[in-house]
Amino acid sequence: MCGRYVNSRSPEDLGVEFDVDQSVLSERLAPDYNIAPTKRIYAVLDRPGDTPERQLRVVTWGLVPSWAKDRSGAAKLSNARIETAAEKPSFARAFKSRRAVVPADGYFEWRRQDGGVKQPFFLHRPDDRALHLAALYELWRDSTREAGHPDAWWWSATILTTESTGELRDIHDRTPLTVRPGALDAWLSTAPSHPDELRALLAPSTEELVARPVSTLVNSVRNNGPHLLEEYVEAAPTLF
DNA sequence: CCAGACGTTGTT
DNA sequence: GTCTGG
DNA sequence: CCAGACGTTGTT
DNA sequence: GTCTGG
Repeated sequence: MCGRYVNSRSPEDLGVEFDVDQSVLSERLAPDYNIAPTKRIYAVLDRPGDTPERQLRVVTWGLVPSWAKDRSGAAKLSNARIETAAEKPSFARAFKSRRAVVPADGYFEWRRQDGGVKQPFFLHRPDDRALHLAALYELWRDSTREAGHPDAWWWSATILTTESTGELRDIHDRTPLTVRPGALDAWLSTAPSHPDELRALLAPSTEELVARPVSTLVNSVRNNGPHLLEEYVEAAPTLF
């Protein structure tokens, strides 16, 4: 699945990479090597209109459906299964017309070893180019804010997952989906299409990734920095 | 009809 | 065990 | 995803 | 908002 990831890229670099028309940034996010659900993240999306506009935005990780009474359940909706997203009440409307891409350097998975020890891995492209994670976004009206207030609307997103493929299945059986090269416009389109056609635009990220073991320092969200990506090999047992 | 839920993951 | 916070 | 809290009272 | 259960 995808419960912790990395983005070190600047909004300027992301604007170029995704050819956005406008960056609508409530804040500038620093490079983050330990992004967890409920944190602020960058998302690329198309806003509907006469001429749809591609935007880079800051949203919160954990989708809040428009009909939610409050946003307390958001942390649970950090992932959505592609197998069911089109039908689930929480995701159906977003899947129809509010698709997005979340840029990532890579993400972390934990493999449970025999004996209960959990070994974290960093999964990334061999060439370290950005992952274009397939996502959905939603807008929730915060009724405690007056209309026109900058925070009157809460923007949130969820990352789509599917079954892992290839050797990386050994680490984890679920993996985030990425938008296939050349499929960005179709994926971000606000026009509804058949779920099967949309699914064909995506690929399991495990198809293009490699993994390296890292330190359990990443387990705590209080830790951050590029050192979390360094390969960590357990010290060889000392013989007496 | 109204009331109430609406999610994923991992683990057992 | 289960929920919340990051 | 993992880590950390999980409670009330009264006093500072 | 939309579906399920009663």
